[in-house]
Amino acid sequence: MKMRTNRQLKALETKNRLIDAALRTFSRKGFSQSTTKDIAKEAGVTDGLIYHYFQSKEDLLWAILDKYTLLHSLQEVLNKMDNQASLEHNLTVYFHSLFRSLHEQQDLIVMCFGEAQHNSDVRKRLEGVIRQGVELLHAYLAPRVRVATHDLLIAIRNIQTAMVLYFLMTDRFADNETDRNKYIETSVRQFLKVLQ
Amino acid sequence: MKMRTNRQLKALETKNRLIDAALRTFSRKGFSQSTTKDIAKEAGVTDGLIYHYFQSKEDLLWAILDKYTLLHSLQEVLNKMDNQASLEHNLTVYFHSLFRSLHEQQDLIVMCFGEAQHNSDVRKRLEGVIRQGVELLHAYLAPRVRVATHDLLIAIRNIQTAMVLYFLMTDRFADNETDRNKYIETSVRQFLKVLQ
Amino acid sequence: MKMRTNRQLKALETKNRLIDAALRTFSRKGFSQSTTKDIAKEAGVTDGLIYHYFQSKEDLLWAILDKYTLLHSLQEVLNKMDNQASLEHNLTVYFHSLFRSLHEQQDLIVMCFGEAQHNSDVRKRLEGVIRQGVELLHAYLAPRVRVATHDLLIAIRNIQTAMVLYFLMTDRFADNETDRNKYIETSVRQFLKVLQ
Amino acid sequence: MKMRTNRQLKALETKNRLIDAALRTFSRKGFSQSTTKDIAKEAGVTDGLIYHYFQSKEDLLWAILDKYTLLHSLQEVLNKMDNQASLEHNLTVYFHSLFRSLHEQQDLIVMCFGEAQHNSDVRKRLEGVIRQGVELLHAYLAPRVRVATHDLLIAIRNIQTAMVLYFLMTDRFADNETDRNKYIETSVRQFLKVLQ
DNA sequence: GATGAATGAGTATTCATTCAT
DNA sequence: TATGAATGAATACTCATTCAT
Repeated sequence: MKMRTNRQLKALETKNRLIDAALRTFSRKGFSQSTTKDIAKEAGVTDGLIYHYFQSKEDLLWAILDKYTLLHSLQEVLNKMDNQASLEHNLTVYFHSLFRSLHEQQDLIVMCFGEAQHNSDVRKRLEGVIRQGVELLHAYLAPRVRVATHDLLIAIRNIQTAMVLYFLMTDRFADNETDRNKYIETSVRQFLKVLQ
Repeated sequence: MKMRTNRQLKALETKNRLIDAALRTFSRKGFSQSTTKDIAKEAGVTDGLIYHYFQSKEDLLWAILDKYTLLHSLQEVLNKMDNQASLEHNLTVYFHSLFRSLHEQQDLIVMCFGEAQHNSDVRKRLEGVIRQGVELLHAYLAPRVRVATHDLLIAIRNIQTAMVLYFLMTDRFADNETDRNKYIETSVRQFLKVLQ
Repeated sequence: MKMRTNRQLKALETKNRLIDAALRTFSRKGFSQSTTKDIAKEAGVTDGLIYHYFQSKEDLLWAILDKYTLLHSLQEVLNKMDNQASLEHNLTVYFHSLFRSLHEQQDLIVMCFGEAQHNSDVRKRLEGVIRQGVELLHAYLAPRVRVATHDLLIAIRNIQTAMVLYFLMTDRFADNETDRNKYIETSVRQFLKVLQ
Repeated sequence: MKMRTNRQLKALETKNRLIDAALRTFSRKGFSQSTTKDIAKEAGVTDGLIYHYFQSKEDLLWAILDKYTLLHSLQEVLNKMDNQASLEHNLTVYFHSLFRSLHEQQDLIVMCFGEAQHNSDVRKRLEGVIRQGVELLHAYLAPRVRVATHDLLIAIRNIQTAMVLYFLMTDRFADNETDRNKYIETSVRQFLKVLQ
């Protein structure tokens, strides 16, 4: 019984190692330029094993998307917000954790943006995440500002997508955090103007 | 002499047909999933001819980027702006033409965003276009609003990248223009608040 | 353990079959006119398998050269020479085994001579074999004849290269062994005159 | 009429330029690795023109073999031999001009040896040349030495093929002429022993 | 569960050859 | 005579996938 469980655990670990290896590889090279050999090597297993755990290379893609979710940590950040603090302070904290989150899941983000352009399944998934991200912040802001729902949604969507693109094109290649701090500070200030 | 020119013209036309076919194919399937056979078929020529005009498949990518430029039409729109009209009106006109421009060059945009994630050459190119787009609108707005340069640049960057992402993820799949009109109207209104 | 070894043995056998098939094909058609498809077919495997065992078609060429060596059997013949017998007899025996050796490794010889003309790596290899062949016979003859080293080396080189060329151009297409016997007998007689 | 002739002359010149370019290219890369594009470029004409003068790439090979012959100059050398001089001197002169001849027609020789291994037409041609070369020297030597015909033929064949191979493998890559001079001197001395 | 040998369809690229101009 | 655009079959090599062990 114990051995059985042990074995199952080891199997699960191998499966996870494969998913993570696939994510890293897809992120680096893009889905179709990543070979199953690449992934197996990255995971430290032999070629054929992928097909013991997954039906196909594409199946690995779905497994990645099922395993990871971008928004958990952000929800937690919002839950722990200090209601005594100013909105400006809290939004700054929130966007900083958004950037942290993006950094931690850089591979996933990069892969999703790359694939979304010509893979409608990935795109729908990405759309869902964006919508949920908007709803998350909306749920927090709605009771705290006097802005019409429709306007608020668009404002949130715009600031967040702009930030994601800033991350993708600039921030992730930058060494220093000064630029990011300035960027967030300015963006928050401007966002507050919109919320007035 | 005339015959010579005629033949050369026809050759140039074929070359252009190949570039356009490649753009459409890359946009639809992504660069690495597009086969040279696909491209040749799309252009209505045989496989080998690609290599009469281009050194490699990647060479076709550069030829596309060399041929097309996103920002010409936007510059013209800004040049023709009515200085008597309100800023709100002019910005609305400008962003509408941005969307029109994105639609016209949809294939190019989609391809660039898809490739930029794991092709640093394409990414640098895309960065350049984004920067130039920001400078374009900045040159127009700087003398008309009282906002510190750094702030203005970030505001412009944010609104424009948000719009491009809205185009990529939503607008280009939508049938009706109502959503877009509303989106632009709201975004412009919020952008004006930032500029105050 | 045994099963593992069995499988590995089978794999090694396949690899060797590929090397031999490549040798036969290169010899028949020349390196660059031999297709990987030809080789795979000759080996009785599918196209792709070549690249499981070898990095490239050229890699197969090196594998051939690594596997085969022309001179082993000749060394053995020299070792077993009867010191009681006359030099003429022993040389005749030696040259006969040279021809036998050339016949046995006909494919390799033909391929090497064909490729050496425009592949400097192969040429260097062939030069090495020729030099070693000269040294082999020199080591045997030096203590047995009174000829200056330099002269002896040239005499050996000349007789042996002449024989190889006779093999390549004439002998390998001939049916009867009479011509060869006469050729060897005459050549040995003339070689002995040189050694006096 | 004159213009016609002029044009014909120019055409002949172009054809010859193509043959020479093909010889150089075949010699450098081997027949099948030489492309018609290579040859056209080397000749300074456009791709298609080859097929105005020749039926195929192989046709160019035959044109080369038809145009060039190795033995003319050697015949002349033999004709001009000084009958007062010693045999050793005359043979030395002869073999020196053999090497000069080989050098002058290096491209042709290299190409023929490379192709002969897997192209029986070329091989037959090469055999013919070797046989004629043997007969040439035999005609000169027969009345001057007392050796049985069969023996003399083999002696001549051996020394000459050995020299050709020495040229192919060593001499043509050497800078200094000292080695060659020594080689010829020694070989002649040994050859004279055979002729005794 | 894990290995890696084997498959075979697919892919970028090459190249001899043709032909309209 | 000369050009070079166009063809299309061929080729080295890749890679997702299967499967016997």
